[in-house]
Amino acid sequence: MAERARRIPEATVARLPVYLRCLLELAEAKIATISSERLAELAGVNAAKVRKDLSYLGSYGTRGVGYDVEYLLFQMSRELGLTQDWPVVIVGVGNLGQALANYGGFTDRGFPIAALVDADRAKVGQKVHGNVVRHIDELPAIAAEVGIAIGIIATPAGAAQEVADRLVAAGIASILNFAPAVIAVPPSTSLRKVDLAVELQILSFYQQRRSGSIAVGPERAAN
Amino acid sequence: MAERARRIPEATVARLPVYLRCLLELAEAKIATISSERLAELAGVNAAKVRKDLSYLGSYGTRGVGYDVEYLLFQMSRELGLTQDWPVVIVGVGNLGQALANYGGFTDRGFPIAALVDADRAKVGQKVHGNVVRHIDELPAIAAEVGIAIGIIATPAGAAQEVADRLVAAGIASILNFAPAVIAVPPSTSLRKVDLAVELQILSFYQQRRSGSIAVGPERAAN
DNA sequence: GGTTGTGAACAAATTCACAGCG
DNA sequence: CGCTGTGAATTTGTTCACAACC
Repeated sequence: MAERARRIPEATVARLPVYLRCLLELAEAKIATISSERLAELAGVNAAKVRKDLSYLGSYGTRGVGYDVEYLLFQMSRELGLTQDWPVVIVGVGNLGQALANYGGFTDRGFPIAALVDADRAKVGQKVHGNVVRHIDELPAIAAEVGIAIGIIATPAGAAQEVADRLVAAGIASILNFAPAVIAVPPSTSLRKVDLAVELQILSFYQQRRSGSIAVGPERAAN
Repeated sequence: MAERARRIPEATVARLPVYLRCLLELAEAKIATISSERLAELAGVNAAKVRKDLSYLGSYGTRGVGYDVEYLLFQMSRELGLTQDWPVVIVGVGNLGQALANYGGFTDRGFPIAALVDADRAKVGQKVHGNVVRHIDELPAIAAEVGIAIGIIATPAGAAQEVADRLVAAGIASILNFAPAVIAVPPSTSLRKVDLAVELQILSFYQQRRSGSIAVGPERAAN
């Protein structure tokens, strides 16, 4: 069968990392084979969705049996680009930036923190989790030097757009924005955002519906 | 007309907080009126979407003019349940939990941190940003005492499901999960998640596509 | 004139249901 | 028989385009 021109839907891409984590757990538990039904349970979705999602990667299952955990792990890692490291720069060494830097989980998972930068010269030279904080003006040099793939914005909202511009200018094509601000990037740049206040306010909406007036709508839970 | 069978779509609910923030900025800048076009620009979406989204709240605009910033702010705050405080408990006082506790932005925005709890008795009694850490066994008492609305899980993955169960058991109906784990909750509980590793892996996927992987076909991914 | 509010058209995502294969 | 892979049906979300209204 010829290779297809696989365009993987965005919604599917967003779920692959979840499947990946489940598969890692299964592999660790020495489970060799998994059905879509069981994987769906672990991932908190339904089985048809799992099968559709996995089918975008290729036909890696065996009818009547399920998916080989190790093989699927390999294919999925490859698809997600996790067979190589993607060095990360964290911009903004405040509370959040430091917490992110101290959180070990990055480096282990293929996202080594290659640099920390801040605009505040008082913070430059400080050491956080083994990384010396450098000034943001050095960004282009740092990016070129270590081949930064991903920039994490952990600054106050007011600085976020300018930081994004500087990341883009430094040739960094993937940005994860923690600042509570909408930022614009060119279409060639990937942008994801994590917004605390937004999440809490969404919860607030449903909380109110629930505790508020009469008839409450059905509600979604599981991931 | 008899008021409404307004079922606000999930996708819209997720955008309302973004509009809200834009409106707050406009109000601060003493701008009295805003068109859907301009608001769309600020929110990073398109104008038709803004109008559709706002129309679920009611007909609060004026044709030929736009939306009154203050009035829309009020209506939206009400809809989002932000006219009251929703006390929050943070479970897990590690790096992330502490960073969240120290991050001032919560309390100001109507989500006061009413309690910090941890399973580690060595941490109990510690003070973080003015809050004394209490033991997680006290959760039911704390929840009842201060009327906790939202639980934030900032524990390691392994503990997340048990913590979720305990939050639910304590009557907390909204959960924000930072742990890198899928958790199940009853359908009456609202669950949102923030997953660092997932976000990075999504970026990795597109990054890899962009850096033109050698394999498969002469195909260019659009953005 | 300008801008909203909304049906209708379109697109994306989800779910169903079952043929096809091990 | 059991489970995958996938067309078809359905649901959800987005965008268009324009009548209605200020």
